[in-house]
Amino acid sequence: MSESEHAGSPGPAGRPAPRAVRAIDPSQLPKHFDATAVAERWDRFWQEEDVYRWDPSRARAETFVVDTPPPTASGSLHIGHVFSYTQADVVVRFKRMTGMNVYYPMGWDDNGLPTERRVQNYYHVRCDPNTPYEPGLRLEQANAETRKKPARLVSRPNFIEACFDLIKEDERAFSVLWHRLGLSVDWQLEYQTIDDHCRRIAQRSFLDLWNKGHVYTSEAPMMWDVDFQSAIAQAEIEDKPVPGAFHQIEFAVEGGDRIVIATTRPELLPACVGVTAHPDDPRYKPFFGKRAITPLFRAPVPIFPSELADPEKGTGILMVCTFGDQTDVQWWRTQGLALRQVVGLDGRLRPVDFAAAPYESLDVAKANAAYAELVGKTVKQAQARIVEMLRDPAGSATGGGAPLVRDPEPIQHSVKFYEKGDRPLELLPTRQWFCRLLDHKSELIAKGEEVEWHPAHMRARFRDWTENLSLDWCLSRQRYFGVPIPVWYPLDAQGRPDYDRPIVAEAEAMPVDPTTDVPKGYTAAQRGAPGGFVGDPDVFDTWFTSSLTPQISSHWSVDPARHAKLFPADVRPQGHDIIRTWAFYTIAKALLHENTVPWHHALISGWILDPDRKKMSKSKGNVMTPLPLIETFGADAARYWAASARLGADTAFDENVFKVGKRLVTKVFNAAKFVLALPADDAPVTHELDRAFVGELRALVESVTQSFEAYQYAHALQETETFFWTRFTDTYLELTKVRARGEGTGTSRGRGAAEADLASGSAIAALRLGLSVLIRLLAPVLPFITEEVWSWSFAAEHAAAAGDGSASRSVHRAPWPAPPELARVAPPDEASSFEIAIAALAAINKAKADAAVSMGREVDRLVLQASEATLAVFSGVRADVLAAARVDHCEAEPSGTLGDGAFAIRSIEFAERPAAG
RNA sequence: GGGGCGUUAGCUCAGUUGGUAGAGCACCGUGUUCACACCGCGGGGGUCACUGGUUCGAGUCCAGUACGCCCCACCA
Repeated sequence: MSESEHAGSPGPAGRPAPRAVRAIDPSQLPKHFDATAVAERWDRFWQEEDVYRWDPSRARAETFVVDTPPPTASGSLHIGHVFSYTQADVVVRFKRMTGMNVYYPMGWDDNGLPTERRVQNYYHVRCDPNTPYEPGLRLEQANAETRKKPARLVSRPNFIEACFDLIKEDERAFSVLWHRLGLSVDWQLEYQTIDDHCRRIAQRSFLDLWNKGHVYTSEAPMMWDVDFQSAIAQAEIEDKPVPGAFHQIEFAVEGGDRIVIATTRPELLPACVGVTAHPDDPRYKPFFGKRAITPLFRAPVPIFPSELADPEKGTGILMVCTFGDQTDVQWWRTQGLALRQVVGLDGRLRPVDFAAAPYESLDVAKANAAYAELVGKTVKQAQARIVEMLRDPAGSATGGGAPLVRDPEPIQHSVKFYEKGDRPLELLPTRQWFCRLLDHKSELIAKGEEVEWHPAHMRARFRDWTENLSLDWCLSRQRYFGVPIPVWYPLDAQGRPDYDRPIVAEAEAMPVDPTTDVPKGYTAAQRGAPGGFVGDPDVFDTWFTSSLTPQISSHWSVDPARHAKLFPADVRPQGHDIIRTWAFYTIAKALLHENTVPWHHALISGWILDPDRKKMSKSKGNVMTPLPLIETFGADAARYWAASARLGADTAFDENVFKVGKRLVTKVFNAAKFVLALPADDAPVTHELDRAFVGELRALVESVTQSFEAYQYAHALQETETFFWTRFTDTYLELTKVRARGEGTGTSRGRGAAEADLASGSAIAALRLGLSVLIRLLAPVLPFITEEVWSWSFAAEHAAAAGDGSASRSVHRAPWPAPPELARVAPPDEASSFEIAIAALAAINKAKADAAVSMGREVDRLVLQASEATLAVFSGVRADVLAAARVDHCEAEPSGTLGDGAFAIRSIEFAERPAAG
């Protein structure tokens, strides 16, 4: 709506000369505010006007860098996204209005397991590197029918293409939400963690770590997900309670004795390499140094003492397998035990021959026959089968009864899972790349201390995790849709890779794909040939790339000038659930690369809980999709809800808060419509009540600004909202309505027209100032309604004031309200004028309510009581109060009993009610 | 077992450095053509989880207890 300029509007007679006045014509505005209708228009305006554009030419000191979380695009849209991204956006919008040059990118974390898993499910396919590439292959979404068949095997390039196809869709869905929500990101800074730029940065990160000696490759037992067939890092492990059972199994001891071990994993019996008990346990002391014979497989294994064995658990003696758990790994290492791996990478028992080392048996034929029953079975199937076999006395190693000495005793125990996996992790020896972190614990902790965490107690989570770290970071994943590890291995004369002399790609060549690119000094023909080379087939853990988001933004290793300007970043917004991963790895990278923090502030948002205070999750089926809520209540209302919760506070979902937000939006719309329709003519703010109001406004601005500076946006919103309702619309606006319209009743009637005109101008100027300030204070939370209202009049005024056309028309680039702007208005004669006026009006309104008459009912005669001091202040605002309360005649009586600021109504006489019609 | 957070009105939550308990919603009453029924005004409603301590004074500080949530460790 354009502002209507008109001169000489009908005013009081006797006006000296027609003055130029500005006012909007409210009849041209819609009767009700429709949030959905304006959302798209303003989003387009912001994009076209480059309102959120980062200016690379401005200095670091004026720049505010946001390390935006790149959402996992393959994850489903969740109301929690609205919650946390809005909280960051509110902070960002405040910074932008204070004049900062904001760097606010949006990336999509599309590389990695979640995308692969989604592709696998969506198309019902599996990647098979041995399948030949099919150019132009178009996959269809799987239906109930095709899902019954085994998953289709597709080549690695086809699989990767399918990933790219699907993430395009997913990223569009997120993008729509972000626009709809009004996130003020600079869309020119959009990236994908799988794109060339990110791959280059990630590979150069690896190169830098390699050059500094921070990464190494080694073959060791690692947590392995048998479904995804990949190693998993400590940070991705989650404990889940699952039902299991204790099995008591009898072993023979050389020399004729017998022992009974307890285990939850009988299927690992063929992988048994030792037996151990506590050194002081009298039951087992005699056996140390002897060998035990396993049932079924008749393998002799050493019995050794270990402090780690707990006499209280099970039977006090246990079998050591390769590998049941982390302690097994420890015993295997310290005792120099054999490596008898029976679980394969696919989670099934692999073929082994007990005639050949490292396997061993006193009765090879029997052992192989027993194992033949298990081979090819999943761990779970093998467990069921072996329990049956253990019930058979034929399997006994002691020559006695069945090896299973009693029925399995069901228990509930927690087992390690990949956080996104469905089956328990296995510990399998594989070759992996690692980053040294254990050597840097104290430095990591120190960097964590350097970061300012909001809320502060989140620092403890980082410290606790870092202190308890027990493994180096496993960087490699045996997956496909990720950043390739930029390494080849030379092949010796027999064609065996030399893992001790990896060939790391050169910085200039990055990004490389070692499965197709050729290392310097070799030819393509030498791939796989003796004396040639082989590419590392693995990709990086996705965190290896996403831990570089600050460097991805700053173009580390690519553009030093830009890097210096954008790194370290100012803020990292993120959830508390990924402190141990994203925050931790990002801090680690910044430490190892440049010995610095990656950002100065970590803004940790809480979770959305369902109304029963349970965490929302897909598996519980209690997730809420955000778009319907935004359609119902409007984006501003959704943002109001998100901005009402403090950083770090887990918050129960409450639709009522959306309603309150929507109500606020409507009120802003209506109040603005009213204020801006009053004819404004640049009159000074001179009236006592107006100056008192501006004084309150100034205190509000100072307090709200302070809150925002401390990232306490929820507090700032609360204060602003309270002021808006209780100090602006319900009070100041009501108190000045009559005077602003140039009407006036009661005692103000006798004035000269010019004086009335001036008084009216003062009220209008203060109302507009109040509105302008409040709009701007609310703009970070309510970008749509504030932009709408701002456009009616203030946008043009600001542009005109700037003169050179440099001022943006957007409220989101308008200057944040500051004391100097308000200092142009002189302070009131009495600091309490505003409070006294409100108290007097409230007292009269209460008298009306008690008498059950309309607030608008005219009062013929009123006797008001208050203390002497209060009445003295009251005299300065009396005309406004009486006009607002529609009092024709008022007598003020001093009271000795009322405290300062209190009013009492001694008598009130209402005018005759005007005839209806 | 170690650590973190929380417990304030029926609900969702504020309560700065200790100084007479707050808001919104809901509820009850009431009014309302004059920016706004997506409204106004008024009202009821709390032993601040519990027990001790410090203090003239504790929702606030200290110690402990209970309950809830989360993280870590252990999980033969």
